[in-house]
Amino acid sequence: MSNPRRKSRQRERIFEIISKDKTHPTAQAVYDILRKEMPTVSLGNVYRNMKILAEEGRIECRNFGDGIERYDAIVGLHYHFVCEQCKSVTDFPMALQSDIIGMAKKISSHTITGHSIQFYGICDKCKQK
Amino acid sequence: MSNPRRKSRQRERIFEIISKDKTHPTAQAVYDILRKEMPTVSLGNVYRNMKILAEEGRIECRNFGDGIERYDAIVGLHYHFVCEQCKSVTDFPMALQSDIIGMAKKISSHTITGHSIQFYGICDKCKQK
DNA sequence: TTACTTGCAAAGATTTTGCATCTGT
DNA sequence: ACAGATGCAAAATCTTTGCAAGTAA
Repeated sequence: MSNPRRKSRQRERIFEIISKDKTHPTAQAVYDILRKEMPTVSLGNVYRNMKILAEEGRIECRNFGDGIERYDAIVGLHYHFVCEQCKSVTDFPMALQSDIIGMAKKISSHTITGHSIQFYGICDKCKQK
Repeated sequence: MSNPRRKSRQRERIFEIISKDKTHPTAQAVYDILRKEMPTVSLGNVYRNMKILAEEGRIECRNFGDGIERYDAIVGLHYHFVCEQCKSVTDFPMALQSDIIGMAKKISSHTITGHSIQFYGICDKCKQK
């Protein structure tokens, strides 16, 4: 049995960092930021807390193809753009394609509960170079 | 400078396995199959060859959220279904959503060259249990 | 006090790489 | 013979875990 979670300054701060960060940071990136203000934090514990936050449904864990887990605050379903040059991941401001889910449910016998869309290409920053 | 690639029975066989396998196998899965007929193959070399095949554009490397790279023969753009229970990945028979790319190009200043869509849920097999 | 949290280090898991040997051309 | 391909083992990366000490309630 697990008791209700205790409040932890570290975990709350991790949640804040992920919420405010628009780059969908990796555990390492969160650790680098956190370490500046809490020099004794351990990377292992950042992983642990990010997993807990994901279990609690406060953040989401995603993977955009480079084999490294990234985290995203929950702000409703949205899509992503992945730059193939600098590997950055940003939100993509396209409206929810709800018709796609409907279409998918019609043509498949699997139970479909969600979907995700990614766009790939070269981001503005990389184009300038 | 790199010379033209030599033919390698192992690499060709790996390509064949990935082409015929509908489960989008991981390197380990390909290795397990290959080892039965070529007992001396090394996992490291399977990784090496899959990377080469991907560089040559003969297969594609994908990641469906569990942190393990999976490989897919190139058979044109198509979408995928990921079972959240058994983690299997199967092709999803939905027609290409070309209007999505057009829409995406209109609303973003990034250069968009591709997209991918995944559906999530519970597959038929898992539902039977 | 009790049980969750943390830091640290060790262990796991996946993937890459160095090197000597083998092999296709 | 030459340069790519292979097997092996070691290393590199990313992530998880055990444990003793710390801390919120």
